[in-house]
Amino acid sequence: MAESMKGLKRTARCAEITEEYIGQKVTLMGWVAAVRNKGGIVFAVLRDRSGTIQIVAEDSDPRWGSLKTESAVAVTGTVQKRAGAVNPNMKTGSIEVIPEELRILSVAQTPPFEVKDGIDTREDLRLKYRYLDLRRPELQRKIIMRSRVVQLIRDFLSGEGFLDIETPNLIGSTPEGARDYLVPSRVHPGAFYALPQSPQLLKQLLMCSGFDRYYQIARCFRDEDLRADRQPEFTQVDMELSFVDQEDVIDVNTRLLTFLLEKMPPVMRSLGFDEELIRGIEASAADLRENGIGRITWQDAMDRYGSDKPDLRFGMEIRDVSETVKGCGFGVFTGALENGGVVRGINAKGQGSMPRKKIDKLVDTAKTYGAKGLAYIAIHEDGTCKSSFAKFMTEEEMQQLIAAMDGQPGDLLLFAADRFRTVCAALGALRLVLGEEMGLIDHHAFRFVWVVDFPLLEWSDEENRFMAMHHPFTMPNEDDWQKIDSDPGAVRAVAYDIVLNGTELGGGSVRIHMDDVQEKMLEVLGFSKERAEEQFGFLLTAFKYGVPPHAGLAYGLDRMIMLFTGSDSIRDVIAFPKVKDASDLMMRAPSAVDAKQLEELSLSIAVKE
RNA sequence: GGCCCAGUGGCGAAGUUGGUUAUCGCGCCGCCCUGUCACGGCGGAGGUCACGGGUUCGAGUCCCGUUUGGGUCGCCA
Repeated sequence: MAESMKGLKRTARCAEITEEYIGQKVTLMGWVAAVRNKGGIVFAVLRDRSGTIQIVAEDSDPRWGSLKTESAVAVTGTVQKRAGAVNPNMKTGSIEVIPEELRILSVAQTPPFEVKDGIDTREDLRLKYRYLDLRRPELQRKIIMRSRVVQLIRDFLSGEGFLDIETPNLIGSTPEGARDYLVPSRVHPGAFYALPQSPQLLKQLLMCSGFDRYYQIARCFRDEDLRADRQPEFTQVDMELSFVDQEDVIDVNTRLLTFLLEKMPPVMRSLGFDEELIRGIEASAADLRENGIGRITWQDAMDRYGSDKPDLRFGMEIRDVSETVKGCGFGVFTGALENGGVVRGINAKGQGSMPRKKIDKLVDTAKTYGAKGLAYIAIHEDGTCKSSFAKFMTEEEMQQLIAAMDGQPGDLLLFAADRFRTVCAALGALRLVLGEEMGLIDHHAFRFVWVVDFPLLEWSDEENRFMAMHHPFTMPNEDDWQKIDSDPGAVRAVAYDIVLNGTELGGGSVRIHMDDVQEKMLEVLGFSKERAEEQFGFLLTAFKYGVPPHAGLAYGLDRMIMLFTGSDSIRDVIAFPKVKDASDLMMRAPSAVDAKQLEELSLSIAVKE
């Protein structure tokens, strides 16, 4: 059935053949993408990772007419100018190969779905046969692009003096933060390694060792629920620098991103990406080259966009109307204010005639983010209003509120009154929903922003204590540090995120290098001396031997590639992704293991009901 | 853990207020076709309607449960 390729050597990939090859003999190897048997003449399409080329078999091997698609074959033949019509949609559309020899290296069964672009096959089936799905050109180019981008990142960072240093994947567990994946130790019964959530502590130690500028394309593991942009294992572009401050990190990373955006378009073009997407990247590259990347403080981002990862592709900013409605007759507003909350709104321009049903859906959206409801004013074209709360307010109060929101005839004003965080979450989410529905988002635009001045701490109702917003080694803002006891929540951190189109691409911080500040920080976080010593002792000790001031940043590579390739999910840019419940549909992992393996690990299983 | 969406030949879909033999496109198989490229023509095979239970004279359709995926909230220092 399967034939040997003995004596044959591939001379080029399919789509690398150009008109310059006309008259030359080539040997191509790839997969049968299509067979069009016209009777006396057979047109076959051969595909490999470069693309496709047409083979025209006439008075040749009779097997050409009955080739099974997706079979792996080798073809030796001569390149010629097309005898028939040129196909302008094909890179090799002006040439074809007249075969002399066909070797069927491996016959394919009929695949469970058609291996071509534009299919709408359920993702679970595609994931079960991921190796076939990955043959499809649209996935091939994404995976290839990922490799190219990684290479560009390495080129840039290497040129900037960064060293690529690997850190271990079997490390100690630190319960702070995300859940760890644990690996049992055979030689230490009852003891476990953890897989790293990030190389954070190790890269800080590398700074202590003097490696100055480090980077790593690091696999990270977090045992948390999945999302379209979250996988249990994912890849970070991780970096750390010594003797630097925030400005140095932002500078080198702004240049890195500019470099990527400038270098990507020709690569993407040769891989056949959507031209509009490429133009968007080119426009963004020009913008970054000229203007750099803008900045917004965390507070500003929350106030104006209701999010610490604002999507700047459109406006519709949130406005605070707490002052305006103070003392009005609407109890929901005044009640929220009395409890220390805020009243804020967004103006959906031109949506004043939105049907009640749609408004109700917006209310439901707000509720999923913890808001108890949503108040609205629909301003009709004739200037009259329909409002859910007009009866509680005087006409004058209504007019003041509308004026505060810059409400014009035809607008829809939506208000949330609650705690600051809840109002931000609800209006931030509504803004995104409305921006999408109203067609305000340019899907080919790339809008970067640095979000700076994050809070150092975040109150956790669940833990009933302050938690580190970034991590416990984040440098507090010097100007705020004296408030660490009186008003810990008001202390800002020297932490920053890079945000693209409403997605957090990466984040980092300046790290604490003074042991007194670090000790105080751990104390505020509720670590006893003993527990701090137990978990981070090696780091705290290292800091006693001459730690340099250092800072760093880590990108989510998968998300970056997702956005750059115009994908909706990081599953599209990961060769073998896992599904929502963190299992692998192809390998059927995770799975039970032999009793013998468990015994070696001194483990027994007690499944909870 | 909560909420929402989906599951109908290999793939994608249609299937009306519950009513005859479950329809269409792609793919697959056979025959024909010497310039096709979303090839075309003729013919054919292929279905536990995700699974289990219930309501009913009768269920792809209604109800309950389960399951497999997707989205999302919580979670993700």
